[in-house]
Amino acid sequence: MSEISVLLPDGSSRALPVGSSIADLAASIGSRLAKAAVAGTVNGAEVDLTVPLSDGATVSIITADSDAGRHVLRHSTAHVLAQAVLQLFDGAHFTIGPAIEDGFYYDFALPDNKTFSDDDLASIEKRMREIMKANQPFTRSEVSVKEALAVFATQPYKCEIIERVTSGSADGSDVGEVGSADSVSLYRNSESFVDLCRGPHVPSTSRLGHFSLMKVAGAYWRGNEKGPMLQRIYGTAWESDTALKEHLHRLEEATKRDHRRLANELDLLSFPTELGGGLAVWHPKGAIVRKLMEDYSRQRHQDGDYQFVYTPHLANANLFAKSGHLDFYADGMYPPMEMDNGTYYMKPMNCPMHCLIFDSRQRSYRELPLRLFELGNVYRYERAGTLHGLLRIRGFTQDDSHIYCTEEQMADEISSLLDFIMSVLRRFGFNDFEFNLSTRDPEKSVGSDEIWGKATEALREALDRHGVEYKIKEGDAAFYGPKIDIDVRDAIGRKWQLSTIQCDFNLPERFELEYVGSDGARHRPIMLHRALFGSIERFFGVLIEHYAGAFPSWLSPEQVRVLPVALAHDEYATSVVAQLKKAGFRVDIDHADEQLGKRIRNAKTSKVPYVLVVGDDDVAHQSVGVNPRGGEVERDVSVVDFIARLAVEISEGQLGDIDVS
RNA sequence: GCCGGGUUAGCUCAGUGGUAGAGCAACGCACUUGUAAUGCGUAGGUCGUGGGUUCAAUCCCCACACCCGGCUCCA
Repeated sequence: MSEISVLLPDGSSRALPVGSSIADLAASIGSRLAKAAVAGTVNGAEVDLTVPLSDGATVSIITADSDAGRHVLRHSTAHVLAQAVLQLFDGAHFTIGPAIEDGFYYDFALPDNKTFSDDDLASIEKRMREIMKANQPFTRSEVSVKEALAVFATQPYKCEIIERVTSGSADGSDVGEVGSADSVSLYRNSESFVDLCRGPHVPSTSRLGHFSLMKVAGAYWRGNEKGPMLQRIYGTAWESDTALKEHLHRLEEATKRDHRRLANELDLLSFPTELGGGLAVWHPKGAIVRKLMEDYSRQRHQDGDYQFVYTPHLANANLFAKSGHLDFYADGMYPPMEMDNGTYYMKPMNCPMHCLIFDSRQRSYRELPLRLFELGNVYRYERAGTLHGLLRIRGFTQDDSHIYCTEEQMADEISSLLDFIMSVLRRFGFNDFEFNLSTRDPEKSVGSDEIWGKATEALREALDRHGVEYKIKEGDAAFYGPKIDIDVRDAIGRKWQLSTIQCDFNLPERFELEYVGSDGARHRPIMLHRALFGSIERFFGVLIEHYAGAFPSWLSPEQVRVLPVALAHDEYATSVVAQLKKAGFRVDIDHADEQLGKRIRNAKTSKVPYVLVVGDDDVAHQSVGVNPRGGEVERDVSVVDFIARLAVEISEGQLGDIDVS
């Protein structure tokens, strides 16, 4: 047989000479495809382009501009990074270097715990480009464990990986490096550089080059904070210079949206050093937005048959001992205050207090589901290195509710919660949701398997009934029960975890909560913890980034700014302001003591939704010139019309019908 | 908490072993302008805090606080 036949993804088959590789296949189809090909799949398994094909194989070609192709490029670039570092830093040990979203990293241990500087990054990148120019092949081989250990005799981390794989204690990251336990696969670029790897890789280093080293950071070996600290170099790599530039541009755009920067520029809030880390003060403009968020949340909860409660910021330690939080999170709580009559803690959560409200009198099944809601201020001593603007903060406000219900009500309640959450989030411009179901971590949890099983099933049932797709996060649950987390995508496609629904059979047990059923007997309720915003602070931070600081007019601290063209128009401008204020708008005037252009610019950089310019014509016609944020200037709009239009825009933003799907 | 980098005027940032500078903002004066930066002038800083080295420290060293990029953690 001088020919083989392979099956392509479109169902067609193609004849090739015996011994042909995927590269040959690509070339036989077209020169552009051959140029774009970086790897392939044979019968579903990813392989190098150079692998000879067998008769009857199902083959597809992985091109550089696909997710799988970029993954190959990035992983191959990581190998080049490792080679450059080993060449430039005598005695460096290399560990693992996977492809990640948008790029890759590689972890190293330098002799004497040395670290990389920014200058080092520049020289490493230069060396990498030399290696790419040298057109080194990626040559795969499979060797025995013994041979592999000999190859990496001077590389302790590589030996550790090989040994772990062969002893059967490998985890996912190891398999990514090596493959299987029977033999060890290696990729060699040159006499002096070889790395453990499962592959596939590009055929040669010259196929790489659209990359940039981004930053150096510390990282623990195998993610273990008790283990050695390695030096991680992050890079990004793409299929073309255009794609690389676009990525760098996206990063710049994301930086412009940084909520910490915008919160400062727009005078929304600040983190005074004098307060201590992770604690914010809200300035008047930020407070306006916050209040509107809270008002909207309260209105929706009122409509949703929630009952509002208030609880104190402090509690006796006994309460948190009873709830179990002290056992699990004492390190994450502000330190205890010793008082004459006991030990007190700042509250890190509201649930135990809501349980006390439930327990304050006898409850009937007729009251269930009982939904207690509070914008509750909590304090958590987040570790110093973890603080991040509003997204990770030590004092914050949860839009927290605890719902007490019967086992039978649980799935319905969760299901309607999913609707409620999406409906509220849509009002803030989020339309793209992802669901995650987090299951028990046996090491960090309380309660019986039976209870956990029931709770997890209830969440799963609600998700299934809703017909939404969801991912399972194994072992990611809270200590008291499984949860559904809801992620949203923002205006530029970034993912944020916001809402959570947590199922809890344990706190009712610990607090011995009961209700009297229709049968006259006492029963234990089930408790659902849920938050929509998560924390007001965090949600506000995400909103700033989502809107890039340009809040929709219903949320804008300043909705309208009126600019008189000249001093002579000041009186008229003032009357326009008065009319707008009377209509309930948040409006300011910027008097004519600067050039109009300058004042327009100021209003634009403050991201005010509407700038109204008033001059001679407007005085004559009782009109305004409307300059909307991101739109075209419209002259000679009557004040009455403008008020009517803005009123519609704002009321639709606040109260309009909400499309829940 | 760990690794690395940082902290200079309200903001963004230069800079130096001999106690500091720009742009914007603020304030004043002139200009009175029809849609994204008018001109001139004034004022503003014990250079994060506390120690140390030095004749002399904003600069070098140490500690602490806070911030940034990651890691780890996240009820």
